[in-house]
Amino acid sequence: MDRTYTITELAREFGITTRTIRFYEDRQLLQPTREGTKRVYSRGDRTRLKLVLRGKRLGWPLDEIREMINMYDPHGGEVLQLTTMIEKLKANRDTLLQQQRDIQQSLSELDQLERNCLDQLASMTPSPLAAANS
Amino acid sequence: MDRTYTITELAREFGITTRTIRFYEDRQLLQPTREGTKRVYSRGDRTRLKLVLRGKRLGWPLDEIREMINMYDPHGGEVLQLTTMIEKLKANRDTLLQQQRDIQQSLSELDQLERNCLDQLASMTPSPLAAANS
DNA sequence: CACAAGGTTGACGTTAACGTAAACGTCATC
DNA sequence: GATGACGTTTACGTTAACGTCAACCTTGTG
Repeated sequence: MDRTYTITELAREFGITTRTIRFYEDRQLLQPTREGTKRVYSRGDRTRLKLVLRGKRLGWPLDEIREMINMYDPHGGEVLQLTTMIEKLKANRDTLLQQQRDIQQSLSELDQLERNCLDQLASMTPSPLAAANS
Repeated sequence: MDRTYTITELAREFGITTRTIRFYEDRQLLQPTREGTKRVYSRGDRTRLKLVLRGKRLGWPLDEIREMINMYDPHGGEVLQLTTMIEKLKANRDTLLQQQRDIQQSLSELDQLERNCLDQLASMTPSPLAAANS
């Protein structure tokens, strides 16, 4: 039930290198326990790593990802002032909403562009002769 | 009707430095004309810059942004093979859709978290005495 | 026991995306 | 004619996010 993972398992599962995982630890994004000298990752660690990668896909710097994650998961020590936290949540949401709008725009422009391409392709392929109509 | 812009105008409008704009030119994202030695930016250049910044907000590297933009705006020379182009569009859309999912997840988790915070706040503020109930 | 597979800690290298500074040109204006 | 606002190029500095060794420990397995 409380499964654990080795560093290479996680690396393989998420398609990253062990170096990257250790780097994230150095940057305080993960803090696995040890069994002797070896790192042991819990389910929670795995989840945190997943969140890190999601943040990365959205282009966030590791520092902000760490703040983000620590809010989601107070993991013991630092219980932020609630109001401060709500402030940050708001800022975070604004960023996300902006990204959402950006994506929406990009997608619709991309659709438009693709339609043009397909049309143009369609007007070329049916008959080679059509190409002569310049 | 065919308004033009100076480098500092654009910098101020978009909240970036002139250094950044020149850097984008160096990386082939912009190619303004010259009036003597000075750069002159057209409406199209301004639009391209806007697209660049949008890409940045989504965390894309400048190289991909350039490819993206060049697809949107063949601007003369390089007419890509249509099929190649459609391939790239597809890949691009996949990335965008992934980002969209990531954002959706993030937003909903964030909402959940905020609700918790607000609840907790609500249970504290009404009466200071309530805090004694540990 | 040898040794291969996986783990560890340094420490230096690399790339992207600018920042920062130097050294200079060009006007309008005081 | 000096000053200041705005522009230019060239070049080195910086930060983030890893990659790439090297040199070493620790196990189970044939």
